[in-house]
Order: sequence, then structure tokens, then C-alpha cells
Amino acid sequence: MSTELPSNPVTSRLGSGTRAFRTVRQLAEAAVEVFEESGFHLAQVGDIAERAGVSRATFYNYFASKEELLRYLVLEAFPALLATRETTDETPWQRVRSSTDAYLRAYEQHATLMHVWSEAAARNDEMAGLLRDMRGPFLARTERSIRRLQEQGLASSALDATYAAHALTGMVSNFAYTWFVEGVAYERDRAVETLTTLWACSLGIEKEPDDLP
Amino acid sequence: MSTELPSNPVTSRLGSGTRAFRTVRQLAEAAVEVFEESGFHLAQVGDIAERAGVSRATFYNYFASKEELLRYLVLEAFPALLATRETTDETPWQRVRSSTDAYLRAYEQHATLMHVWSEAAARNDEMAGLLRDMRGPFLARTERSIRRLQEQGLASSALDATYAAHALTGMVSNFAYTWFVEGVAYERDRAVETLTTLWACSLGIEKEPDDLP
Amino acid sequence: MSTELPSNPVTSRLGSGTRAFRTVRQLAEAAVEVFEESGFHLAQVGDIAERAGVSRATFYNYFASKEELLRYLVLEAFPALLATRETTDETPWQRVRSSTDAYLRAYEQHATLMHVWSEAAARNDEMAGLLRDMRGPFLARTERSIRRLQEQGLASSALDATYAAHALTGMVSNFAYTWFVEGVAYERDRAVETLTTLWACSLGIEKEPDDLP
Amino acid sequence: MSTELPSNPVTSRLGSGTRAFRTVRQLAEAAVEVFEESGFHLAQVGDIAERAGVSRATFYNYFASKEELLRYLVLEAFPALLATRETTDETPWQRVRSSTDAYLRAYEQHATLMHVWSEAAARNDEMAGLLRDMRGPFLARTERSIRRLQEQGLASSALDATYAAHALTGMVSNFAYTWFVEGVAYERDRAVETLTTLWACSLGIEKEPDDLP
DNA sequence: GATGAATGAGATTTCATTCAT
DNA sequence: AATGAATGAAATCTCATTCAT
Repeated sequence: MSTELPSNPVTSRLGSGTRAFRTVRQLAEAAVEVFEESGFHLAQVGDIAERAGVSRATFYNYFASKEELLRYLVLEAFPALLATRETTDETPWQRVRSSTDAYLRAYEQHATLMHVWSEAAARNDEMAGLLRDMRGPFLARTERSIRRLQEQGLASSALDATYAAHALTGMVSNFAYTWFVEGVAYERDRAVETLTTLWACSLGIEKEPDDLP
Repeated sequence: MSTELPSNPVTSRLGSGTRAFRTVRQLAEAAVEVFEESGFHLAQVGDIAERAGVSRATFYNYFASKEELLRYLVLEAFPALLATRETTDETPWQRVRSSTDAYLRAYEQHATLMHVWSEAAARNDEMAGLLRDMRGPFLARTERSIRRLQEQGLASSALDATYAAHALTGMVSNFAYTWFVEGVAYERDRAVETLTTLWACSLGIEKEPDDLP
Repeated sequence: MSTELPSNPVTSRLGSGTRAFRTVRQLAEAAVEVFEESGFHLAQVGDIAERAGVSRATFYNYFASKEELLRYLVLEAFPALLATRETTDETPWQRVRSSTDAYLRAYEQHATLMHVWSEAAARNDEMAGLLRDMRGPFLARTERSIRRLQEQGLASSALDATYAAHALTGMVSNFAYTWFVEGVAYERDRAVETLTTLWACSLGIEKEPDDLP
Repeated sequence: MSTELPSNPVTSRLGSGTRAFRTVRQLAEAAVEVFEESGFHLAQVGDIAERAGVSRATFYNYFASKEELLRYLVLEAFPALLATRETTDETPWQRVRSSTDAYLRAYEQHATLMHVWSEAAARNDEMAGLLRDMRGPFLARTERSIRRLQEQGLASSALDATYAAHALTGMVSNFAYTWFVEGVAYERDRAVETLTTLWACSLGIEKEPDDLP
């Protein structure tokens, strides 16, 4: 999995006070709105440009295509999606809870983008690659964490760490999808507690007194 | 959740020996192939017709649109996807394993359709509704099963049964998606065992001697 | 102008009790209905066949095309449209009135056909020719009648008989069109009286006591 | 009858020197030619675009459909068709003659449009409405004029002014149709004199010395 | 830097017509 | 005599993209 992310092709060249910069921002924001309403394949360049208050031709001054615009949005959101604060003074249970919570919040923040991204990834190798690039660190971290727990005797050693990491991250991301994209109404606290409990118990992590609730 | 599914608009009118019936079958099979290669939005009626060995016009003799064809495929696959054999002489753990296995096999059988279906559902209310109709029984069954285990003291009563049912079915279906649609290579046995273990342990179900491996 | 009308290509070959004869009748009647609703150009062979209760393919067993069907209808109606009863014991004024009345009644009887016919004639030479063939006798008769009145000193000799015949027959047919095709509501008596008066007075025919009203 | 005509949707937005304006003009002119050759229903957008020297897509930049283009042409021609110069120092006979002449000239100028218009009106309510809107003023004016003559004792009071107005305007427009659309060859002077004489005499208007032809 | 205008290349859909049964 | 089935050949309309200003 590549850790070298291509730097953003557009904004990196642009001073933040320029007119061009503003135009790009408008297009990016318009795109998120249009993608939310129509999805990636059905979104039209014309709609995005119109919503941004510029002409279609202007769109092409900045992005070679709809795909390129999505690429821009994805690369822009990448750091925020990957960000994690590692706190060392947490119990295993707390660590599961805080990373679940962080993931759900990041997903919520970028729900539309996540949706469109996975839509595009289904038929576009580069987008699929970027998605892998993003999932990768999560999976790797989860897998490492499972192995550590197994070594410490805190998690059942019968589990295949790799498969379990895939399954559990999938559980959370799938839950986030139905919640933030499909719009099923969940309560945050209950959602976080349920996912945390399932995750932790499935690995055999025991709840300590401090973990309440 | 509705259990009355509309009967299929095409085949129900057609004797199975007629030429028309054969044409519909060819179109349906061709559609699955084309959908697999191009996805729903990018698939073209022309490609489907060509692959089926008929003219575009013939397509429209049977289906009013691409959407209608998908609807046909979905309704046709519905019974197979919903089918379950309830065996009563299983331990809880075995029951988790066999339903996981059955789900994965059904998903594999209809992987392309599941993919296209979810793609279309993202922007089509009827398809989304059908997807809910299909998920519904699974969710309800899972929820009931969790409650029963809780009542019997076999599963942790701290869990919210509804949320847990969503999370766990999502875990399995998401795993199936990456496996059969995204094409990540998993070994069947290991996948089934891992998912079963995670599911069972997360609920606090204990493995009995018979449940090996 | 040709007086030899081609004999009808279909019914002439058909015994009136046969199934084929009935099918042709159904198609002809259905066609009039469909033409009335959609006009000639927008009427579809499929609609006509469906309304007749037969398949599209059956249509082509009897008519080579939509045009041919219209030709059939026109030729069938021809005799009725041309029919006139010449009564010799009428005053000139009465003769104008009775031919006006007869024309209006014939037009009403065949309003849809007249409409479709003129629609088709605008872009089809054969139909245009048939329309001329039908108008011809009227024009000729009118022209002769004007000349006779002029010779007898009953009509102004300043008028060009040919032009006047065209104008006056056009007046009546145009009135019939707005009445029976466009659906403007007229009272029959008033319509006949007005048209008769205009026609007669324009030629200088004087009303005699018997002509009341 | 509405006198508020919707202002033209296209040209009103366009400066007369712009390229777009020129394109619209080319399309409008091409349309008249194509309509003349093929009629409205058979005319194809592709032919119009080709004749105008632009692509089909360009057509749709300006008109949403063939119907909309016709609407444009009709609204554009409206003022010219309604224009009348009222001269007060004419005898009744002269007034009939000059308005007949004016009508025929306007019809000739826009013969193709009149033809297509009536073709479309037969199956399109908006076009039919516009046609009524255009006929309305003529009919009203004619009717008023007949009543005035009746009050002055110059025209037979036995006539129904409304019916007579319909019949006489129909006579002239029908004559114009056969002349300019069907292509029957008439001499202008003789046509105008005949129509004028018929119209005037039918109402009982007497020719004065000045009226010689 | 922005955009008005134009368009190539299709996509969907329609329908008159034919063919084999 | 009738028709189920298939289709060729368009017709309409769309949209991403380019060009010239």
C-alpha cells in the first residue's frame, strides 16, 4: 500500500486569496452537494458548474473531468480521514471505543464523499486504489492491535488476526454507511456502545471497572 | 417491511417453451454479464441486447427500460436469497455458523446482482425498498435470536438487540462484498470460522465441545 | 380530372360474409377513430390494429401501409360524397340552399375522413389528386350553374365564373371544416340560411316569395 | 381572445449582433424551407440544423423541440399578420377590396408558415389557440363592419352578422390557401376583384362609380 | 480568468414492416 | 387467416468537452 499520496494537483499551485482559488472552492463545494443528490455517475458537470455559479467551460479550466474533481476532493479529505490521536493511557476497551467513535465522526463529516468514492471505486481502478490506500492503515493498525492483545493473552488466540481486522472494520464502516448515507436513524451513544461492545467482546476483551459505560 | 412481492411481470406470462421465454432468458443472462463488467449506470441496453444475440428493439419488447430489467432480475432472485433452512438440533454456535455460511453462499451465487442492486438502490427508491425488503427478514430473525439468547442468559443482556443485529449482519454482508464483489481473496473455511467466532463471541455465546472447529 | 376511379383494391375481392371481410371492416372503423384522435401522421398502425382487435401483422395482410388504408377509406366514401339529387322544379335560390345543405350533411357524415384526407393530401400527390377529383365535379357544376344564371341575366355578368365557383365552394367547405372538424358550435338552420343568402346574393340571385325563409 | 401575446422566448434575450442571434436566424430560415418541403410532422430537426449549417446539438441550445421552433416562428410573424391600416376615406366597397387585398398579401408572405401552422394546430392545442388568437381580431372586425352596414341600411339586415363574418373570412382564407399553399394559379387582379365582388354583393353593398375596379 | 457558443458521439426509444409458424 | 416475435432504420435528445473571444 502506497503511503506517498500524490499532492493535490490544483490547490497546491494556488494562493489562497486568488480568484482562481475561490472558484476551485466553489466548484468543490458545489460538487459535494450535487454528488449528494445525484450520485457520481448521474451528476453532471453542468449541474456542478451551475451550482458553483460559473460556466461549464470554467469547470474545465480547473479539472480535466468529473473523475479528476473527485480525485481532488478525495485527496483533500485524506488527512482528516486518516488522522488519529494515539493516547497511551487507555484500557483496551477504551481504545476500541475511542477509535470507533473517531471513525464514526470522520465518516459523518465526509459521508457524501465516502459514498461517492465507493461508487466510483466500483468501476475505476484509481479510486479503488485510493480507497485501499485509506483502508490500509486502519486495517494494519487493527490487525496489529489484535495480535498484541493475543500475545498479551487478552484476546482469543484462535482468531485469524487479518480476517478479523477486515470483518470488524467492515462492521463499523458498514454501520456508518447505513447511518450516514442511507439515513437510518441511530442514537450516537447507543451506536458507539453497541459497536464497542461487539468489537471488544468478539475479541475476548474484558470490560474493566473504568470502562463504564 | 412488505412480504408481498409483486410477481414478476414478464416470465409469469410466458410459457417456458416459447421463443419469447428463451429470449427473456438470454437477455437476463446477458444483463448479468454486462452489469458485472460495466456496472449498472454504465451498462448500455445496446450491449445487453447484442450479447443476448437480439436487436435493441427486441429488448424493448420485453423490458421498458434498463431499470425494469434489473427489477426483473431482482424479483427472480428474491426467493433464493431469502431461503433458509431452520434446523432445530443445533447448538447456538452451530446456528451462527450455518447461517453465516448460508448467507455467504447465497451472496456468492448472486454477487453481481447484489452489487448492481446496491448500486441502483443508491439512487432509486424502488430498488432501495426492495433491498430493505430483503434485509428485513434477516435483521428481524437476527434480532429475535439475540433476544432469545439474552432471555436464556446465553448472551450479554447489556447489548441493544436491534443495534447489534444491524451491526452483525452488516459485518457479514460487508465481508461478502469485499470478498465476492471487490475480489479480495479469502479462504472459505477461515472466513466462515472467523466471522462465526466474532459473531458468537461478541454476543457472549460460548463454544461447546461439539462446535469444533 | 379523372372520372374513372380505381375500384377498391380490397373489398371488391371479398365476399361480405367472410372473416376477412369482417377484419377489413374492423380495421377501417378503427382507423377512422384513431385518425380522429391523432390525425393521419401521428396515427400508428399499432393503434389501429389494437383498436380493431387484431395484431399488427394482420393489418399488413390487408393493407400495404397506412397510406393504402386511407386510400381505401377515401375510395369507399367517394360515391356518397359525390351523390347529388338534381331536382328540376326548384328556384335558383332553392337550388343553392339544397346543395349547400347536402354538402354540409355529407361533410358532417365524413368529417374525420375529410380532415385526414386533406392532411395527407398536403404531402402526398395521390391523395391530393383524389381530392381534386372530388372537388372537380362540384366546381364544374357550380361554374356551369353560375354561367347559366349569367346567361339568363339572373346573375351579375361581371363575375369571373371560375374564380367565383372556387371562392364560393371554398366558403362552404371552409365553414364545414370549422364546424365539424374544429368543433365550433353552429346552429344548422342559421348556418344554412346564412351560407345560402351569402352565396345567392353574391351572385345577384334574388329571393322569390317561395324561398322563405 | 387574448391580445397579450407572450414575447418571444429567444430573440428577446439576444442582441442582434451576436453570433447566437445569427444562429437563431439561420435556424428559423432553414426551418421555413424544410417545413415547406416536408410539412411539419415529417420535417426533422436534423434537416433543419443541417440546412442552417449547424449541428443538431446546436439546435437544442436554442429550441427545446420542433414545436418550440414553430412557436417562435409564429410569434415572430404575428405582428405582421395582424397589421392593418385603417383608412377612413374609403367607400364600403373599397374597404372590402383593400382589406381583402391586404389579407391575401400577408398570407402570401407567410404562406408556408400558415400552412405549417394549421397543420400543427390540428393536433396541438397551443397552436390552435394561437390560430384562434389571430383569427379573432379579423372576425371581430368583420362582424362589427357588417353590423355597421346593417345599421346604415347598406347591408341586408336579414343576415346573421356573426355567421356571415365566419363564412366570408373563411372564403378569403380558403381561397388564399388553395392559391398560395396548394399552388393553384390565379391572377391577382381577377382574384381580388372576384372576392371583393362576392363579399360586397353578398352583403348587399352597392358599387359606387368610384369603385370601378 | 471566464465564458458564450458549438459540437461529436452517443444513448434511449419508437415504429413500420417482415418472417416463420 | 392470423399472429407472435423480431428487427432495421431512424428520430429525438443529452452531455462531456473544446474553441475562440
